Amino acid sequence: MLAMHSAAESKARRTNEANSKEETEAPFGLGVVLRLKPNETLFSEGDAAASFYQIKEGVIRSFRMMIDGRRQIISFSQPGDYLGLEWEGDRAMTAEAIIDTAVVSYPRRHLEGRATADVRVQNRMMAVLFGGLHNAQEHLVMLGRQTAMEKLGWFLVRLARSSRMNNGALALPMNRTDIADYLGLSMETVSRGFSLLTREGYIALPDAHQVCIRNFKRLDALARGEVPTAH
Amino acid sequence: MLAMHSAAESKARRTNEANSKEETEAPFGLGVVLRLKPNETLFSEGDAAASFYQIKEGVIRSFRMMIDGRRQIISFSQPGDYLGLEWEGDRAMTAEAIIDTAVVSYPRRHLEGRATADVRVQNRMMAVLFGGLHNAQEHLVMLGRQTAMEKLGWFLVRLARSSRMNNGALALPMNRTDIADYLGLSMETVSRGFSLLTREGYIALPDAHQVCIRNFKRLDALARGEVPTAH
DNA sequence: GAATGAGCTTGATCAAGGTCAAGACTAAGA
DNA sequence: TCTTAGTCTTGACCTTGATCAAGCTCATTC
Repeated sequence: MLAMHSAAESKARRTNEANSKEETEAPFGLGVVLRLKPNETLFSEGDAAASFYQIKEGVIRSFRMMIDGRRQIISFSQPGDYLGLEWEGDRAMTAEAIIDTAVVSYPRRHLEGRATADVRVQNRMMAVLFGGLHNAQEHLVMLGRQTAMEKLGWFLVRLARSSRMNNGALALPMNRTDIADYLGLSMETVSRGFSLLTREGYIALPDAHQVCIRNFKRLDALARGEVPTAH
Repeated sequence: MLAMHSAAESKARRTNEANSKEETEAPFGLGVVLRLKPNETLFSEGDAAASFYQIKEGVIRSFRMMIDGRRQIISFSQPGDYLGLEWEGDRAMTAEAIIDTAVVSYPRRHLEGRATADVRVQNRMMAVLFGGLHNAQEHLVMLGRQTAMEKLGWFLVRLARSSRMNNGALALPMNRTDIADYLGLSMETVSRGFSLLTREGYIALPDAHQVCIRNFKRLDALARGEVPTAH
């Protein structure tokens, strides 16, 4: 639910990793580690929300589905991100692992009691919530007002900002359908878009699950809607 | 920024209005009332965020703009809703009055100090933030995966749930362009859609700024994507 | 190493919704 | 009452991206 994707948030996350005992384990107490295989479900829409999670390793997709199967992915959560925070009531979405994933699970009430008492927990919680909101707002602009090519640029720029590079290449763990459902496009349009970006020299695709960004500046301009002739 | 639109949130808002001294004035201290004329700006993208607001009367549109003028409206805020809450840094969007509007303005630091101390303020704040997130998530699904007619249904259902009826009719204070920029459509598509909904008996439009919902159930089914032949 | 199948790419076609343009309606003011 | 300007509606046409349909690639299994 509350993935951190913006530049500011991913900075916070890195800080957090640096002194992991201080920040990651302390504020919400001790949690239980869960391991998930690809496509395994962490929780489903409608479940009672008894826990929340922090990703240790891997990637999770969180989404909502319409009765006829149309799916909107709300976030891809990466190591350090929190998800599954609910105020009251049931889960509003489903969360599934994309690759082998490890999460730390905390009981929800574990947080409620501490949040009241500890200012640091409170601030941490606020930062996560505000980060989630900020994120969602950027997502809204993208979905509502960007063209297919701009959406792809936006996606890749975010990915670049939120993940570490692996000798010049970014991992693309999610498949084309996941990307499509995140960006409000069809799978085919995503595929065609990647091909075009490759042809135009924005990126290179060593294989389907790896991207090299060849011209970040131009890609960023595309993402911001500053490239009028983006086919 | 943090409009309440869901059924749950608008219930909270009504409760709040019922005992206004207890809930509205107490939790964030005393604020200053600001009055805005139609199209007047409350704050702009990039401004330093020194205050946050609660709507007393009227309607505010909050939006983000792209460099070339494309606009995405993030929320329409109604009486009781909070907006302009930022964690740190500058405003991420612009807020303008749609009609004559009165807001109560609170200094941001006024909240920070109290939030730490007072559990009720803290809970209130959390409820607002979680409400905003929940809202944004529904907005994402709508923008990413619904057809034009479904979007209009979704909009009208929300409107019906969040506003009081005025002898059988709902006020539609925002113009067609505002609705379009909220739903990720063009003005013309909104207009055509309203005409079609009228012809098909879902709604009636006494005038351009008033709607009567003729068949709520069918409209709700449309909004949920359960009407396959929605032209 | 052939067979299978899942995911990805590409092409051809189609339709939803955008764009451009002309009118209609309404409210405000002269 | 007539004018003017802004908003809304409607029509005609066009573009973007979806859909349908083959192939292709690569990994897995026999």
